[in-house]
Amino acid sequence: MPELPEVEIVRQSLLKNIKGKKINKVLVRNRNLRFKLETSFEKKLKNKLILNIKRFSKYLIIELENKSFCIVHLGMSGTIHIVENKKNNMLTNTSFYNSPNLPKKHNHVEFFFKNIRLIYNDPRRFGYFQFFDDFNSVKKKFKNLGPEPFNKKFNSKYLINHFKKKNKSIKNFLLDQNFVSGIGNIYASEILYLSKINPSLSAKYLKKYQCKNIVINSRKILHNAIRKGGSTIRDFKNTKGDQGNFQKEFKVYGRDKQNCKRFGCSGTINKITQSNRSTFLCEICQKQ
DNA sequence: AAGAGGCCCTGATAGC
DNA sequence: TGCTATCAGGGCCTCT
Repeated sequence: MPELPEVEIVRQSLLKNIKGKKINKVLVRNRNLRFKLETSFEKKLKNKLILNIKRFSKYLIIELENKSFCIVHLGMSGTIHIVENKKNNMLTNTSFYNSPNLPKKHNHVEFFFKNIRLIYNDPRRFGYFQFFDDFNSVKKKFKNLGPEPFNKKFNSKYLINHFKKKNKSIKNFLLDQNFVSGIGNIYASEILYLSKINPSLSAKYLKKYQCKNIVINSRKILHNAIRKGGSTIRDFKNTKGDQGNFQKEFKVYGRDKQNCKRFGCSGTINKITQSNRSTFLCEICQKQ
């Protein structure tokens, strides 16, 4: 589900709700995630103060006291829910389970704070938590990931260099987290549409001005998506259970057989498959 | 060795 | 109604 903008929305809300708070209790209901939760997970987080919540790419980085870190990846279907109760002690209160937006199934992990419970839900179990004792181990985990689109390292020169002699299509490059990290299947289609570039084109054929457009439009689309609270296709929700709004602005994603939105273009949106993932494009606007 | 595809998993939806 | 098939926003791993 979540690409960089959706993870950023979650981060902002965690910052507001749990920064500076102490984890009173960790309750694991189901350890089966992409990586099985270690049995010592609860013990490692219990009574730790949350100093900050950062994000790199699609990863949340929860900074804990004593220079330890908890990485969270939401996979395809991971959501974080925050339930507040000012009157009752969350450690004993169970009435919050009746909150209308709170899912009943697949609540894997719960964190208890004073007056707040944080619940991690993940039906498809592609998400995971990982605990690290020091920042070096975190850096090591991320060492192969490419820069985020917002990073100044992600520029046309970088693109040209990377694309040399490569047969891989530009769409697959945008999905390759070791090349650029944070872009997923939705925003890849949107970026290439805005850049008027055919997703199937081998990246090595891209001209410098096209690379510049990809850089500019990647930033533009991701920024806009963050501003609109992310995109909700099926199950993305922010921590309060609200949907995002950027899906209303999609130009191509999910618009198979509908009219191209570009002014003066008579084309229709096509859905094609690249490396087993769907891509949406207008064959007329995106001839090359 | 780059790049495509399978696979992990559940749920929603479509078609019969 | 109830089956079966197909498809999902990610990314690791294997195979060619």
